Amino acid sequence: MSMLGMPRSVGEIYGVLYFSKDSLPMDQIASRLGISIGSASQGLRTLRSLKAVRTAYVAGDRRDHYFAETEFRRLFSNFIKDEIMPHLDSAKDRISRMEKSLPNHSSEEDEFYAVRIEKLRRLTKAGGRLLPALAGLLKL
Amino acid sequence: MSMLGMPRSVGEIYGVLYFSKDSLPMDQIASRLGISIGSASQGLRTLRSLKAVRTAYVAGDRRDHYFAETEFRRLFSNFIKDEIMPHLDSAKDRISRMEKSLPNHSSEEDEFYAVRIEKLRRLTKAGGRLLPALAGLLKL
DNA sequence: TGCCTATTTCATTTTTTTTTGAAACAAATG
DNA sequence: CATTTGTTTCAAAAAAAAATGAAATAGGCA
Repeated sequence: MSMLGMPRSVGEIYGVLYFSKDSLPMDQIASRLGISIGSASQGLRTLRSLKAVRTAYVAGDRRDHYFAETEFRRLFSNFIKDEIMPHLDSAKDRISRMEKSLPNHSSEEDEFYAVRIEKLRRLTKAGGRLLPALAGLLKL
Repeated sequence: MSMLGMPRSVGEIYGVLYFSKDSLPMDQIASRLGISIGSASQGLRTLRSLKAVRTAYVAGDRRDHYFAETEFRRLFSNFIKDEIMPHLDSAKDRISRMEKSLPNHSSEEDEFYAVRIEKLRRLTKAGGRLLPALAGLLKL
């Protein structure tokens, strides 16, 4: 998780749920990890937004019960779609703006910048094609 | 860069070099970015270790002159090899240890843990195959 | 509706990370 | 070989990120 820029506690929460047979209410997650319920609440929100955990209804208990999404392929493709692609999209915009701001009296210097900018464009393009396709290759 | 867990300044240094026609000595990088030379020194060490920058010899100047590695495919494959794969390798060890620590009187509960552990093993295996192959797919 | 419990929010505190700046070190030059 | 210049290291300061805990909110249930 920390490789993905998430706080350690988020990884720990996922870990507890991943290895839990039954779904767990927030207060149990918090007490198992020795963290505050505030922290657990925030961590679970993060995990929900990644669709890495979901809630189950448990009869006779009005607490939300959480369980881990364990299909890594799905987690992965969500992550790419929601966390990576938006960055790539905004990068494309920035690259276009760079290109526009280039003076167009083509000197040797301008040419240098044009090439570097083009390289960035190719990178974002390749990323945009490759990353979404990646989840499909992930045969577990 | 911050997506890769690197400090902002490291990204900025790379940025300056990426868009610099000539290679630059450390003090110029630092003054352009308004950071201390200590910070620049550390950032450049990080970038060197990623092979994202290299030094050039400039006649009559004993300062090191830095320039950016601009072949993203190479950067990418270095990053996977040096930063990701070691994590995957240590993950494999941890998974093996988990498996060993499972009580082997196969109850229904043990079975659950065994399946979850196996899923992790598959994930690391797939990652180990897929990630290094990825750089090859990156046709820019 | 009003109460009770679960959850979220958010200002504050704590912890971690990054930057700084000065001292140590290195290395070329006269 | 002493001096000057460039670089690294590292303790301390600053900044950023995360966790806490209490107050606010929500939402079910009688």
